[in-house]
Amino acid sequence: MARISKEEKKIAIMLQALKLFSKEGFYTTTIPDIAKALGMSVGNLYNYFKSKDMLAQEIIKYISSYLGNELRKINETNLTTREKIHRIVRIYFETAQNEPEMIEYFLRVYLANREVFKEGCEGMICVSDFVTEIMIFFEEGVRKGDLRDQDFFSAFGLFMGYLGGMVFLHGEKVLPEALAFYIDDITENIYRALKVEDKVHED
Amino acid sequence: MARISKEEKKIAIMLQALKLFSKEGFYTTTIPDIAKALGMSVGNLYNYFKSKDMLAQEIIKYISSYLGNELRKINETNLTTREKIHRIVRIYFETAQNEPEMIEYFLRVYLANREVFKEGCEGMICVSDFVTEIMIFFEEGVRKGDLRDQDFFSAFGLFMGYLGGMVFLHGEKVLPEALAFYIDDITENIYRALKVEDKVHED
Amino acid sequence: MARISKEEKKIAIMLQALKLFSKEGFYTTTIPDIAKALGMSVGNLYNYFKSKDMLAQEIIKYISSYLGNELRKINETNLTTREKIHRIVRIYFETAQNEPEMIEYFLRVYLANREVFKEGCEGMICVSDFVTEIMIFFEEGVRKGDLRDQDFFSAFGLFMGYLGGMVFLHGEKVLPEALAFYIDDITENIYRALKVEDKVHED
Amino acid sequence: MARISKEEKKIAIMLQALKLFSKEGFYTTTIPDIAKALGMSVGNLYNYFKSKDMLAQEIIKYISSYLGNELRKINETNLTTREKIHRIVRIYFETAQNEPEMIEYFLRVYLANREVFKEGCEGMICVSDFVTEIMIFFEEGVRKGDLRDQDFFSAFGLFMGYLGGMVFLHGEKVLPEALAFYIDDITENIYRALKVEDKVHED
DNA sequence: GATGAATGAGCTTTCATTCAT
DNA sequence: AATGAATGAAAGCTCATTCAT
Repeated sequence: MARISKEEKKIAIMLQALKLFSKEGFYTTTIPDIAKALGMSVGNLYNYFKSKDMLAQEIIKYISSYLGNELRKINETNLTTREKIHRIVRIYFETAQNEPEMIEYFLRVYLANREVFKEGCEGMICVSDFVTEIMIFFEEGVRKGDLRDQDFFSAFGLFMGYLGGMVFLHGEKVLPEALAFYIDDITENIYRALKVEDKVHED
Repeated sequence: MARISKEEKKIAIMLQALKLFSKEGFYTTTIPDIAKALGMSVGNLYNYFKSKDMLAQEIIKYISSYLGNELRKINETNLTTREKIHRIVRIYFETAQNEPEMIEYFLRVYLANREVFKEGCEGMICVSDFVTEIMIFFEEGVRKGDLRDQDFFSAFGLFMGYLGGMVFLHGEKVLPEALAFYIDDITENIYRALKVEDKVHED
Repeated sequence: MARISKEEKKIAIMLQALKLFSKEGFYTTTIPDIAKALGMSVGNLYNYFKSKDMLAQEIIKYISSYLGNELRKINETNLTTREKIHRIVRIYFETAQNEPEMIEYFLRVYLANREVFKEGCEGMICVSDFVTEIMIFFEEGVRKGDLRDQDFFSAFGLFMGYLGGMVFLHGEKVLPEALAFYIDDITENIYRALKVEDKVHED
Repeated sequence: MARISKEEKKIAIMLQALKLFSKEGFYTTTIPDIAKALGMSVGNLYNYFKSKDMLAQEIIKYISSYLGNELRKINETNLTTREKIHRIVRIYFETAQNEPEMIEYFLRVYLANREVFKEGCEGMICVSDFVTEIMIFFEEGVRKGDLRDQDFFSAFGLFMGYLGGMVFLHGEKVLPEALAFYIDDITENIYRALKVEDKVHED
């Protein structure tokens, strides 16, 4: 018997839609597609989400919350800044490898189809859980004297653009190696980019 | 007199479509929208491009060729590697600032709607002009002993992901400053990430 | 109450489309035409048939089944071969007179627009119910010693070509008399053409 | 240099259109298709025929004239009625085998798409050359005492329906043999159907 | 005679959403 | 909660025909 709660069903719908949106694209996935994949009726789906756009918005919030939570765990450790970067890169790539739909959704649905998120996700409010944790990581690195105190967005853009770019290349099957292969190189590159000056001279 | 050639008209169509696709999205821009913006008939548009997808593909080739050409000019100078990075970042951001549709198209149409480019733009063949120049820049930096000889994609992902990420944030109106403001910071970050080890110690 | 079942509605659509296709032609009848004649929406029509071609194919199967059934009744009687021919000619002409759309559809839609039936009605599979009964009639006539044992297609072509030709002339309003007028002549002609040699001399 | 006359060019266009219409269907063949196949421009084609429908009508007249001429030659011989039937069947099947487009056009374009010929080919005026010769053949057969004096259309329908039906089956690749194989059988069937009673008893 | 770019109405098909049951 | 038939606006695309050159 064990009835499924309305909240659980919402999540089940979101996960299925996430899978389809990220794989087939937002506009090329239809509501009937989603309903059929879930074995439920179109009409009933509308009992849970009042439009296709709203469904898309709830999904990005869900992803942001999920990833933010992973980052929070890292932020709460006592690891060095460099090790934290390593962990973040790893968590991001592992997610991209094992549950590619999350990162793909972020890159290909959320970032690309702004009209869908225009009303309801203004600014970064639908991804704030995630951004906040990156911000915390960065500020702590600065406070501990490990990272240069530069403009947050210069650092954030580096971090997320870099990781996003790699996952994109991976999705394009353009990378000759698995994502895991690049973790060390990328950690190194990010760390070098953000860390405080080396004590001695500099070109 | 001075009639417009068929090739010139094709380009005029591409530029208009580029504008609309990048601003409104590929699926939310209709062929009638494009035709109306050009003051021409829907049917005639199909005398120039045999489908909406083909139009989209020709546009990305056009952009890649345009940006590749700008990069080639930089590659052909005698500037130092660091100065070249600075120029590349600047050219990219200037383009994003002055002709934002090109970069937006790249990020939001080409990267996001893979189904549109699946047949005809396999791999990176529709953006090869651009990628090739980045590759040339990188390899020359390595050859001159300025850049570490790491995996090309680790470097490419950093470069393009970073710049793309910043432009995205700019497009989201999330950046507190104009793009130009970040040029120096970003040049610095990229250079630090890619350059060879400092002669002395290093963590 | 007494709701109409989905299957019944499919048939209602087919009958209406049959009427329009046969009267106005396949390409000159539009889906909106059919929907309007049925008082339903265009979109809903596509809930029953997934394309215009599929609709056309289901109609020919329906006709073949209907006519095949009529022929089966004749084949199951104990009438003489000659009487059977008479009945078949009569049933065909009566159908052409009272429900002309069926025969017209056969002649003008199915036989003429092969591209529509190319995929899905290969060979004669969409008209097999009908062809099978003609075959049965012919083979029994041979077995009983009434008809010459000639190539099936020579006989089939005579039968169907003749009847089709007459209905065509009738449709063209070229015949000075009603179809019924010709039943006896035609029966006689067919019978003479197919029956076994007369016992005595021969031209 | 030998310039081509306007009339010759009209015929060249008709022959090419005939080929395409009969093979691809009237509605599925476009004017640009025809122009391209002829290596001429769309606009120029309209200098020869003022509409697609008019082109189609001129073609059927051309075919009717061509076939009528063949029949006239047969009618002018001194052959027996039976031999004439044999010749007519043969000429028809040979045409269907060697220049299938003519017969196919007759069956699939002219007979099927009445709306195209409604205005301009009322009744049988566009095929009168051909029909007239059949009529002459039949009346002479009657006059010579070879054929029963039955309604003309009963005889005409048999003749043309039968031959048309066989060619159709041939076009469908349903016939196990080449058309020539059936000439004798069919001649026999037609002759038996139409000839005067055998002197002695009868069924 | 010849060209082919241009028109624009109209086609088939799709799909988010609603609502009677 | 659940169903899925029904809606209808709108999409991409086609094509007979025209006309300036």
